[in-house]
Amino acid sequence: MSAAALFAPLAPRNREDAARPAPAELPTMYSAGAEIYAQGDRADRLYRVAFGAVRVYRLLADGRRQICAFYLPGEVFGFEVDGRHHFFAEAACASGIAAIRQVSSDEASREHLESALRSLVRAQEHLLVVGRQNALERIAAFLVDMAERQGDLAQFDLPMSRSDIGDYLGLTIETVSRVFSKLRAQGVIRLLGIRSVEMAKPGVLRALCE
Amino acid sequence: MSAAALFAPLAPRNREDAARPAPAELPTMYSAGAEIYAQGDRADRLYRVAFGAVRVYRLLADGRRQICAFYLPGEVFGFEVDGRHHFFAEAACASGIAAIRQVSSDEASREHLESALRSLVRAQEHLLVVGRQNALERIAAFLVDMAERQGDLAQFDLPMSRSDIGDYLGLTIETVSRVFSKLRAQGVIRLLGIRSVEMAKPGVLRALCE
DNA sequence: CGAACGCTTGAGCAAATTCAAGTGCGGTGG
DNA sequence: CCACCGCACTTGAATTTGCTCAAGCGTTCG
Repeated sequence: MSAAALFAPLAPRNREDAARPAPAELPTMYSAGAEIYAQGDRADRLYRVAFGAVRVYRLLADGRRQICAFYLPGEVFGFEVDGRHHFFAEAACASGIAAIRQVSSDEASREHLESALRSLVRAQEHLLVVGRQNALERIAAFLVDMAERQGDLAQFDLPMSRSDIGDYLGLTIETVSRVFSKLRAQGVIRLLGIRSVEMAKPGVLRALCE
Repeated sequence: MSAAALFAPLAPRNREDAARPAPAELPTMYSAGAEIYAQGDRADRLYRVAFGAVRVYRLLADGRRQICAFYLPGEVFGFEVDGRHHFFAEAACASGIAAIRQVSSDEASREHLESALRSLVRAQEHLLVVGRQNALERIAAFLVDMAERQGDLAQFDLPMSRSDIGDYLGLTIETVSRVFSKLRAQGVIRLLGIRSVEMAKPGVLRALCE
């Protein structure tokens, strides 16, 4: 986050600026909320998160939003069908993102297939969380997932707002906040900062996900 | 469904029987509820639905179930990561399913990548329905999707039980039933049979999905 | 210092679930 | 052929979970 702050003034204001410099694997800086691509955009490349976090989402006509996935450092996103993006992608916080030219080498395309399939499994697993778990279980699953994807340490960051978490889990920000408070009151988690969490009782959290 | 009834006595009782005959593209018969593969199974092939319908799902420890996807005739499923299935697949009704040997020809693998990406888009779109729409909107979205995938005719089949629909949409069977009744009472749909629907006012249904 | 924003907390409310009957249909057996 | 049984579905009433609306808090930034 401090690195992000350093780079922030250089961040592109919008997608046009960002689309320009794509020399293979050099990360481009995006400030929090900056658009990476929009639904309907032509798609000709994949992206890899260098640092920060990306939210991929979809909207209903009245503004309701569902975040389908977060992508964290090292992860690849931006798959499309029929050459068009079907979702929006934005930086969830100040982030560095490298464009990957679509190469047709066997090795690279197999790697991309792997990434796409991993996203598919993740999305379908997430469907179970959103479709069948209650608020407490959803938050627990989210925290466990975030921890595992950041090296499975007891302490880790939440590189997104409560509103993003709500829209990812199909909850309101109020419910997210209440569940965080409840878990903190029970000593299951500690909030070191508003976006920094320590899992005090990982066993309890994991049990909640079943 | 009548064809299904004819074949039903030949259907395999379980996965072992079904796994046997896989000469390229000849469909194997599965009776309603028959398992195609289980979570954790080794995966070495894809499947294409010839007729009927397949449900792909996941379970929580206490038995709660989330159906991640239905696959209808012509559609391909069975993608895996790390050579293992991460979900269960069963016939939702009497069905014919052809195994596809994993071929490494460029053309075939690109086709499979396409199928996998289409599943990914579908799963992420479904996340929006389950995470952010109410019961009425979910059923409407489901009906519109089913109609479109069966040729977009006014009249079409629901090749699965209310319980399957509920577990797909993250609702109870009671809520599914109530919403069907409400739509019928409002003249938006007609129920020709318990599993046969006619969209009387497609515009209303589509508007509900936004 | 004040405004804005993101987050938290509380109270009342609404939507969907749970629990409980009841209905209808297909299949089986008398 | 008809009665009965089982199962899937429907309907109703009470309950609960999470949402809406509203106010308050704390930090950041101008």
